[in-house]
Amino acid sequence: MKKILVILGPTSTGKTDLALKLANKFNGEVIACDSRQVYVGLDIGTGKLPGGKWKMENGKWKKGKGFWEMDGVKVWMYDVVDPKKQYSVYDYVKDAGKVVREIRKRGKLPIIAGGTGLYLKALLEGLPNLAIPVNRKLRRELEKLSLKRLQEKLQKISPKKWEKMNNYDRQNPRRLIRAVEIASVCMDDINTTTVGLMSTRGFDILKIGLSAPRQVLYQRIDERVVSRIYQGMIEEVKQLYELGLSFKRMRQLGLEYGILANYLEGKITNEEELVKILQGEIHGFARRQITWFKKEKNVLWFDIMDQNFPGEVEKIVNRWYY
RNA sequence: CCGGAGGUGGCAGAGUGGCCAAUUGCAGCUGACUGUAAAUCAGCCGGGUUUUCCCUGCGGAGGUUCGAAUCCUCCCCUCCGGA
Repeated sequence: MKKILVILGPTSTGKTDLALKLANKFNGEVIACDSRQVYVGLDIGTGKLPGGKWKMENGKWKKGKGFWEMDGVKVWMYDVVDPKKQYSVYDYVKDAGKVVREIRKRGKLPIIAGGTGLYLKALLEGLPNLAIPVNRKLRRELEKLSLKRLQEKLQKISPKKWEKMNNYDRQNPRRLIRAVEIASVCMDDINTTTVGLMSTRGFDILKIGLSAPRQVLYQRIDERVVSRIYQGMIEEVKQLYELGLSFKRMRQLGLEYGILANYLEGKITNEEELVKILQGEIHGFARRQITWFKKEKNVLWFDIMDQNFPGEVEKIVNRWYY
């Protein structure tokens, strides 16, 4: 049976750490499932090096072609695209799917680790309508419309689609735009169910979830923010700016990049405030991740506060793998 | 001790007689999410299990008033300036 190991959970629970460890033990390679680590140059802010244990300069890691190698383990899906470019689930499924196949070809265990729920879902299960491409021109037009106009538009061109949307999405311009985009390609709302590029049929997938009590999670996040600043996150962002990454784009990238853009533009004036804002935003992000992952099926959850959890995980993986 | 400013929900900070359980921001909580997902969007946020319902409530104790966070009196506390 073709095996894939998945490690998921909210930010700062140590997914990458665990993935590396298991990769060492079970002859695996890691595939990052993170919508921001795919970008070149977003290193400190996206935590490409795990745990803060390794300083960026200490040589236990290196960048390879299409992967980073840490502790002798290859981690893929880092640095696959220029941050000025828009990357999407579609790209991820395509690129990561290929990486998974290649790892398997080498006879190694693919270990997918990350916190971007949608990407993971798409990679594992596929998404309908994934084949309907982004229509930039149309989006630009639609973005000018008010919420109300967007709603009217969708109701007009595809009442069915509108009916299917829930109340929240009906108030979400971004979702409305995509709905119109889809409707404009297949008027009748045919569900063009393209299974993701990686069919999971025939795969034996083990999902390990990492969790922590809320308070602990927040504390870890808070410490990590401080440590990232210490590691030079602000300089990283400055450098990205000098290389031509606009503040506007940084804001689209969110969290540390968005907030640091505001900081560099002088919208946030002191570092203490900056730290607080960063921490608060990331708490919110972690909450959203938790909400998403709650619905994920067949996950074996582990509380990272449990001293024995790494051993437990290893045992379970061992039983599953051999 | 004198002069001045002030004490509002976890914090910040509005409100200066009824429309106030009290604007707003932050923090917190819940949820949605089928191509921007670290994005985007919705809700809750004094207590009572939901409520157009009840209770407690704007430092404390009294008072004025049909009615007070808002006015008066006394007390307690904080801050600034002068001794």
